[in-house]
Amino acid sequence: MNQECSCDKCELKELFFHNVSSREIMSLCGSRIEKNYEKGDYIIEQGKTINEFIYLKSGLVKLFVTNTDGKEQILSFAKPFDFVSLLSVFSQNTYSYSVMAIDESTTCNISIHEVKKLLQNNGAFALGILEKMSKVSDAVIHESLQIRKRNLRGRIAYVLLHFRDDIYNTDYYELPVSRKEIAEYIGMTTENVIRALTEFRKDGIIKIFGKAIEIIDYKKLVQISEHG
Amino acid sequence: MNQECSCDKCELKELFFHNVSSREIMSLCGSRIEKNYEKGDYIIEQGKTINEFIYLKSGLVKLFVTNTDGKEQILSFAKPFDFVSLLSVFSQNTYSYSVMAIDESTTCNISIHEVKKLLQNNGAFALGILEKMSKVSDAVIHESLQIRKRNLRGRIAYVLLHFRDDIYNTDYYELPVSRKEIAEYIGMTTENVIRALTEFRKDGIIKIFGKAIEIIDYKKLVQISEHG
DNA sequence: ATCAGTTTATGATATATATCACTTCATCGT
DNA sequence: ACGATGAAGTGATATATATCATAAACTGAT
Repeated sequence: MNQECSCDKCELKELFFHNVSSREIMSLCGSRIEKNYEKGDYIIEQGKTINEFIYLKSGLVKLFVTNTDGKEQILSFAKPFDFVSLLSVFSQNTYSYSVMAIDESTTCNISIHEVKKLLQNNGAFALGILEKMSKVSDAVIHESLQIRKRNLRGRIAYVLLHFRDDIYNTDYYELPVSRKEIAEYIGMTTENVIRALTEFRKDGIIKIFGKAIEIIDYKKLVQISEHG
Repeated sequence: MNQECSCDKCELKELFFHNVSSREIMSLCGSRIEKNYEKGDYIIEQGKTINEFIYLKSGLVKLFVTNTDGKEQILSFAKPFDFVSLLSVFSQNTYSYSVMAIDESTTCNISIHEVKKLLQNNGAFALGILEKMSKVSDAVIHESLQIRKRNLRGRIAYVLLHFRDDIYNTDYYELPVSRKEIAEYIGMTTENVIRALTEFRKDGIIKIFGKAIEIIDYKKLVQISEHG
């Protein structure tokens, strides 16, 4: 799992580590570990102690909570450099949600202790982290509001566009999640997710090949997302 | 509006400013302004430029977004020292939501520029802010998930308990919001909010006197909140 | 004190979504 | 190659929630 330290070239550095000197970057190397995950692997388990500051270098993950009745609620899908650690890392001792790879993924893990030490010694870095964390949680909250204000069809359209515009940037893509997971994300039943997809297919808005989706009428999808 | 600087005694200092020296506190004083708001006053208007770091010293506020169709979605109700500024202050130039006093409120406003300067020079302070911000946005996200997994009755029970347990700490209190605002918070219609309240009253779970609520059967309310 | 507008309230009905039952299809482990 | 398990798909029906209509109570402004 351990890899030679190459933080100098890390994309994350470009994003917000530009305030950290190479000397400081090097000091992080000691505790830095890269990990690989297969689709379906847990990266973070709800309830476990937080020891590391984790971020996603490549792949795709889902953040979710498991309720007392065993049902799962998906908070968001995150792509690289959207913090996997989200916010709780700085305010809690245990994770209040789980993170699972929904595609082959690689994370970079740094001792949370090391990060906190650096934060205390480097205000610019702290501000950078604050900005990044702010963006990420703002996005989660915004997404939640967006979904909440839509009906079934609007939510499905929104999700399809989310994968299209924010993740894959192409009209043809493989859904990285099951219909059930889409249901857990938008807060509706699996059956109704399937029905909505079928409707879109029958209306010629999308084509469906198992998990693969092809968006045929993008404008129509946007319209459904915006006005039901 | 301006008041003599008394940050030394500020409750906020107790919460997370304990890492800031009195000299540094004093340096914030120059740009510090206290403002008073009546119920219904805007504290922050969606779309306006962010110039200040604002926190609530006393009172009660609602955070909400106004959709293109003019409808409002309430993100959360915040009590003192739950940041009014939430997170966007560090990641955006304009507010993506509004904040309105739903009770007489007082805020303390500090130039965002000053706060950022202090963050850069004081890592411990930065970490404190990061912890606080994390808690607040985690809470907003958590609340949203809690509401989403409940049905109408569960949501209403949850809201009544929220005011009971987190805000007023008494079984008899005045709702600081209209039925319409509760609807905007839980994502249901005003009519159904009213109906659910009426049901609870008929079932002897609560008493209603206009905006005043008395919780008669706390355990039952908890049960409805947890199991519909 | 009055009018206008909003909030609370209730009922009838329409609509959206959930639930249940069942089938087919795909996937995984042995 | 096999059965077992879960995923996708569809229909019938039940249930929850929204919508529309209407009225009384309350609130603020003149």
